[in-house]
Amino acid sequence: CVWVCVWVVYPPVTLDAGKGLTSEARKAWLEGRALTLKQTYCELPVFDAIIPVLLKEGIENLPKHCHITPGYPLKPMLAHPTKGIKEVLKRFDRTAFVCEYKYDGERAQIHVLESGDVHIFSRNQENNTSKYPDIVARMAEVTRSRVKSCIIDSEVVAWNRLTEKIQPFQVLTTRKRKDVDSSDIVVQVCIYAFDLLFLNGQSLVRESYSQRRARLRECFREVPGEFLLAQSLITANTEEIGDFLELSIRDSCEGLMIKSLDVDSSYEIAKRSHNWLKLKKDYLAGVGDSLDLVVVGAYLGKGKRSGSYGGFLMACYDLENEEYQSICKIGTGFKDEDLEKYTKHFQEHLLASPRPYYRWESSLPPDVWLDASDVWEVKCADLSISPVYRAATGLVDREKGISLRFPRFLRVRDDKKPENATTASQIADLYRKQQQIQNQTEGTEPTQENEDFY
DNA sequence: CCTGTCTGCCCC
DNA sequence: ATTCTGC
DNA sequence: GCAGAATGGGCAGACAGG
Repeated sequence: CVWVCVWVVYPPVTLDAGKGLTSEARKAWLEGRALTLKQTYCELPVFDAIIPVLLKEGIENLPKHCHITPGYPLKPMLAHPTKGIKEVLKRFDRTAFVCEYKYDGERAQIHVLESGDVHIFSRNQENNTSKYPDIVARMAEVTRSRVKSCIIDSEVVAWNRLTEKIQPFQVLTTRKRKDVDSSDIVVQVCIYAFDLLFLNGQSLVRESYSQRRARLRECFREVPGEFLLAQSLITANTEEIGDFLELSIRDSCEGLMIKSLDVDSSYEIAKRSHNWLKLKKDYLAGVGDSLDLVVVGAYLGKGKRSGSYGGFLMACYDLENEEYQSICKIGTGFKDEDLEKYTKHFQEHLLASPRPYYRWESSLPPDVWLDASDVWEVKCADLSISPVYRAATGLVDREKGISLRFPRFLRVRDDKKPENATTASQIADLYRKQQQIQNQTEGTEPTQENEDFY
């Protein structure tokens, strides 16, 4: 980034150190310093900590003073989406890897300090400690005595203590966010740990994943419903990976994470911030929920999309009431070229006001209304009960409609007229099917009394 | 006090 | 989150 | 391959107005 470019040669006197080198060598020298600076920032993303040391000591000495410190969040490892098992095997040709469940919750970097204090950080280095007093209290029980300090990488998932099953992400998000009192927690959580980044004063980020996993297993006690290791499978067999992917979905997960075990498997974000792969069913061509929806409105684009539409309001067709019901907006999946093309195209379909047979939430009107004429194929990861969208209202919930999680544009359906778009009834069916898959793994539904108790 | 709307170095 | 694009 | 920049749903909290 710019920040790195500006400071990589600082302080000025060290510029001389690069003099006398060949241009190739000097380039390598600069890149090495850039990596040092970047890695330092990833391990301690605090400008106020880095800049004074940088000015006084220079880049070479930066790691001596600025390094991973329990109590300060570090940048998390991210994952690249993959389109299928073939792509996974291609990337990990002849190198060992592990498949893990991708839990549908919130990333949590859990720090245990030597004092016993616990700090919890989000994926974006936000301090979530006061959001999870239950986790803070729990760490002492799950940490073996040999652990004096540590940093765990994990996913926090909503957990139903009665059914002993994972709950959807939407349940997790209903938790209070700050200054939570342990006594009024309604939604319980289970921690699914998968990595150990720091242990007893030592950084583990330069160790292999095999080694970090081994340490993780030595250092913590699994407690069902409270603290578990992410479900994992080591295999290079396509069929076994496929089965494991299916199993992960049935167990209420989003799919799999795939991680190298030994080769290039360090947790050095500066070297590769997306060093893991993720495999979700909806990434697979021809698999996952795909809907044919009607374009009924558009939003003016911003930034690089100014001058064309940046997004569109989509609707399904309700056969019963002969109306178009809003279901989601779409703003990704388009080629730049497509977006310009559709912007021009829809100029011929502008409406002065919405059709009387359009149903939408008054607080989310598009910038322009469009005549229902075009059908687009849209893909999503999930269907959700929505506070604002109107699709299939009354079919699944008395008053709320259905929307889509992670919607994206796939292609135009020239062969379909708006009345042949996915219907409200079909959307309700898709939603129910999704719930069924959830329930395959669940026990009996809780009674009302027990719901209240837990 | 209720309700609607808007925001978030938000979460995904 | 997903996706596309310029480098 | 990577980083940056468009864009999605939806929640608790904060805020504004009645």
